[in-house]
Parts: sequence; structure tokens; C-alpha cells
Amino acid sequence: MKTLRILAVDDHEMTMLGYKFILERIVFDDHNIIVDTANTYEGGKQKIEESLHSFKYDIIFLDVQLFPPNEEQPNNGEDLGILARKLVPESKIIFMSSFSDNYRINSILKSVDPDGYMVKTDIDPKSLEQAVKTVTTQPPYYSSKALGAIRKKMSNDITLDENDKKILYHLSIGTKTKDLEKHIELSSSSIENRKRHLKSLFGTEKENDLALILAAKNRGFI
Amino acid sequence: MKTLRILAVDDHEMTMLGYKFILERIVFDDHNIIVDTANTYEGGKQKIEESLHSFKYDIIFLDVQLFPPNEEQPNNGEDLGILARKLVPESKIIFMSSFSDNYRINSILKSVDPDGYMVKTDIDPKSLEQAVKTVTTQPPYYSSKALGAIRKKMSNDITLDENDKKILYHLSIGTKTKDLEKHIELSSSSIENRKRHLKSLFGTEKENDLALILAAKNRGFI
DNA sequence: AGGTAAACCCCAGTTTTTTTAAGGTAAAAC
DNA sequence: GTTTTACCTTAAAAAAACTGGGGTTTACCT
Repeated sequence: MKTLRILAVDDHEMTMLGYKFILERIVFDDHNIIVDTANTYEGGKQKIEESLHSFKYDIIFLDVQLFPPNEEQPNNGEDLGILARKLVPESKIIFMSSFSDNYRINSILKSVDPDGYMVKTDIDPKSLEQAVKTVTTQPPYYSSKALGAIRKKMSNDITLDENDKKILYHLSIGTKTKDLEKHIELSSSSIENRKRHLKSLFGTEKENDLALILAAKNRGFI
Repeated sequence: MKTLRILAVDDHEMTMLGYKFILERIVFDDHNIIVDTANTYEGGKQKIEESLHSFKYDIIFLDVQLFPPNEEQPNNGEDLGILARKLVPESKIIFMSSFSDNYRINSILKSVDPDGYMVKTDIDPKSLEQAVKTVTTQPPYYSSKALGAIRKKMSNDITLDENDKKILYHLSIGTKTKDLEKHIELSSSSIENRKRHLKSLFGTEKENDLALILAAKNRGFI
């Protein structure tokens, strides 16, 4: 009887209890599943560091958003993922996130390259079980909505560089064109040029910014 | 009792019989599964065209390689996929292929954006069943090895243009540098520059071409 | 070992693309 | 009704990519 150790980090106490309840009831070969939990960045970090000197977690579930969006917290789930990768590279990391937007998914897939990514609305006992099993045998596991987003990106032949992506992202969250230069290392006319270029790429010439971000969203870039 | 109609196209008669045998035995809600088969591009095309006037196929399984690699055939599974998309856009298309190399996977994901992609070594009764169910309810379905390839691509931030990809691809199939100009619309010195640039991108400066294509393979580009 | 072809490297000139600044117009916001 | 913002044009500067011409090194063949 092997023991499969899981750490789940989510800021909502209740949902985490749900995960723990479901995960520990998974029947998986001759494995005994034990779930630890934490509900802050610091708490998760501590659990991982403690584990270094004893057992190590086989799977770490991480909520991307460890704090309410309005609170300006320095560290989120993504940072904890990066830290975990460094401390315990052999642990499988599965991200959970409520948004299925491509910008964040892409950012996470690049920065930590997790062994799994689940959009929260896809999470249920069945998918959690599937995730645990897939990730331990042949990662990665991506939940249905995540796969949909990934599919959009893969079926796309438009390639954008970092500046283009930043422009799209900032526009999508409501940043005004005139304020873009504060976030992107380019002159205002360059940004305008790129915006024009982007609109032609996405077939929204002579339309407004909303049409552009809508098109970019449809194609899976935001 | 609904009827789920499946068309499977593969040039190996025997493997196709296997698919038919397994697919028709899948228990899926109150569905009755019927599998038609074809073993050539022409045969598949004909079946699809016939279906236009009666029922339509719910799922079409397509072997990417419909002919032995040495035979110079004009049409392969990819072409049949493009045709099928045009004739019956509502049919789900699942590609099967023996190679898991990214170059081909990417090409197919872009040209037809199939609802499923299965690497042949991943195919077994269980995965076939999973593919049928996933594709009918919430596509896409990608088999384990395909997901591995997709993961590699998603997790890296190197963006290459068409010429770079062509150079990598041709180098990987053994094309000599001096012959590259026949396949790519660039001068020989441009190709050399790009090769140098590629080697620096992949961290294989001052190494030979083998190191470059190995690195590119590892990162999921070939 | 000698000879040859391919791979590789470097440079200088050219073309192409990107960036930048400056100035103007039309629409929207206040 | 004035100010702000978005958008466009132009021209010049800078950066990046391409090209043709050198050359040297490496690999392979007999």
C-alpha cells in the first residue's frame, strides 16, 4: 500500500474541504491518499518547505487566485507554483483557476509548465479523480475548458510577440491607449502602429478597440 | 435509441477491422454505433459524398498516412480531412497518426483543426472509447502522447516564423544545408544567418546541426 | 595522406521593417 | 464649448534582415 500525498492550496476554506473530501475518497490501485491543505500563499509555502525534510508531496493543487482580486497582494498561486517547482521539481503541479482566459493560461503554462490545468467550472469528483490518475501516470491533464482554450491557440497561425500580447491584454482590461506607454516600452506612435497592425491581422481594420479584443478573444489570445 | 455513425479510414485493412470491432462494441448511453470503413483517399471521399444525401457521419476517424511513405500519392489523410470539413462541417474529425512529431501535429491542428488527435501507440479500446465520448460531448480529445507534444509547444516562448520552421524541418529530415535554398525562398547566407540565430535561440551556439535539431525536438518544434 | 565538398564564419552594402517624433483631424468626455 | 482622447499621416532615424562575396575549418572519400 503506497501513500499518495497531496497538498491543496485555495483561499476558500469551504471549497478546499470539498477537494479534501473528494480526493481522499478516490480509489486508485493500492494507493492510500492523504490530503494536506493551506489557504494562503504563506501557508502553502510553509507546508512545502516542511515537506522537504520528511515526505514530499506527489501532487500539489494550486488555486491561481489566492486572494480577492481587489486586494493588492504580492504573491499569488502562480508564484507559489514557481517556488514549488524549484523546491520540489518532482512534485506534480496542477493549477486551478476560475478564469479560462487564454492570456492567463498561456502565462501559467509558460512560467511553471504545470502537469495539469483545471478550469474551476470543470472541477467535479470525476474530473478530480481523472486529474490525479492522469497526472501520476502520464501527465499532463487539462480539463475540458482548458483544452478548448489550448485548441484555439494551437489552431492559430497568427504569431504575436510579447509587446503585441501586452497591448491586447492591457486593452482588454480597460487600459486606455494613452496609458499603454506606461506599461510597454515603446513610443506612443509605435503602439499606435502595432494596434493598427493587430487590427489588420485580426480583420478588424477601421473598427474600434472593442472589435479588436473581441476578435482576439475568439481566436484565443486573451 | 439514437444511432451514432462513424467512418474510419485507414490503409491497413487489419487495423481498421480492429477499430470497427472495438468501436461497435462501445456502450454509450442509449446509442447504437455503426462503423463504416474505407482504406483509400478515394474510398473515404466516396463514402462521405454518399452520406451527404442520406445520413451524415457523426465522427470520422482518419489515418494521416493513407499510403506507404515511399509512394508518391497526391492526397493523404490531411487532405481528406480538409475535404470532410468542407462537405460536412458538423461531423467530428479525429486524426490518427503514427508519428507524434510536432511539425506534423501542428500542421494538422492548423489546417483542419480536428476535434481529436490520437497518436497510434496511444490507441487501445479504452482510449478509443474515451475519444468517441469526449468528442461527442465536449471536444477536443487529444491522446496522451499528443497532449505531451502540445504541452511542449504551449510551454515555450520561442516564436519561429515559417522560414525558421522550414529550416528546422528540412534539417531534421536530413536535407543538407546547401540544398536548403531549393526549398526555402532565401539566399544561402540568409539561411546560414537564420541557422546561427536558431542555434543561439536554442542555446546550441557553436554546436553542429544535430545539437540544434535535438534541442528543437525537445522543445517540441519538430 | 591528399583532395573535395560541405559546413561554417565574417564583412560590407543593400533592402526591409520597426521605431520615433511631429503635426493634424474627428470624435468623445467633461 | 473646451479639453481630452483616439486615430491618422508623414518623414526621418534606427534596427533588423537579406545578399553576395570573400574566406577557413571540418568531414568524408578514395
